Amino acid sequence: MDNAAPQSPAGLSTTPSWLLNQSASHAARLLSEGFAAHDLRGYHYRLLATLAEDGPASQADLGRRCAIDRSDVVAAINDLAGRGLVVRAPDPADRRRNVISATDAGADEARRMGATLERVQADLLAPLSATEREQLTRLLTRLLRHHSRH
Amino acid sequence: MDNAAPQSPAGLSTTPSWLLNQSASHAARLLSEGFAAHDLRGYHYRLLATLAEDGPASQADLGRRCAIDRSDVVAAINDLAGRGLVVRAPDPADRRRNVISATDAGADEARRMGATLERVQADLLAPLSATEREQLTRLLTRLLRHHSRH
DNA sequence: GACCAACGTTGGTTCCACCAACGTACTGAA
DNA sequence: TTCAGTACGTTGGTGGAACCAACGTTGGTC
Repeated sequence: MDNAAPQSPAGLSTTPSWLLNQSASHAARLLSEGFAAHDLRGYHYRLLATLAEDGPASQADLGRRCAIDRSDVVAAINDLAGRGLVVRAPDPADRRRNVISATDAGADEARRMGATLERVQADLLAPLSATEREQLTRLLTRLLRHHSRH
Repeated sequence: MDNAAPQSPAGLSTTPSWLLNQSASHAARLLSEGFAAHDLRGYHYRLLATLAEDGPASQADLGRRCAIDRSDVVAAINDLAGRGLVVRAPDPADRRRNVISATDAGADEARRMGATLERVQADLLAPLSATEREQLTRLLTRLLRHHSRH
């Protein structure tokens, strides 16, 4: 990744898992570069965006929705709370839970990061036409849906 | 990833970079589980397969072809050499270089891991028809090719 | 009231990707 | 031919992402 690939590994380059890996790796790099301007990382965005869109939720619930381990949610929410982007409050209805809510600043940051995400998205999909993008989205969605339940 | 996803994050679930990330993550998990039976990891397979298919190469060259940093190639080749799957020899034509070659045992292992890879591949792409698999491969290849030179 | 499940939290581990710096060796231009 | 620049292998880091085990607390159930 430190320079242009001269050629791909012979048989590997047609392997879907290789292509997926490389594409995702590339996307992650672009995304991480973009998010760096906000001094936040992928986990933070997933959580913040989910909170901003779907409203307050418990940490366990956030973890399930964002596909982030409970223990990692703790750390990420700590970061976000430390910046005042999010508030952690005990759930009066269930004293095991914390209710996490995005603050106004958090919602703003979510919007800004969303814009960054869109820009990166456009960058990533530049070589594909609109219908091709939709094709890709559809295929990957099918893949995920098949594997994510059972 | 530790249980079935109840629902995906609202707006995120249509984002190509999210889909790519999740799909690749899933593929990587399957692959890593498969490779664990060989007591080897992704880096090892990339290198071993490239050596077995394309013949001996220098470490820097391997790194470029497999998209692995030079410093990580060192460690992985150390592992492989320690198991007798690969041989490291000084290049008489350029004393900076090492020529890495797969041993017979290495070629065997590459074949076995290749079989594991195919199995995982089939598993991963189970929900897709043959033409859809080809579509996906084509789209991802286009994506990579566009981003990998300049 | 006992049992099991879920929650938040702590403190790990592994893999992957990447970077800086060093000494050695090659290469090309002055 | 010397010298600057580059490539190579190697060491020793960094950080993010994903994951796991265990604990005390709390809720629901039998």
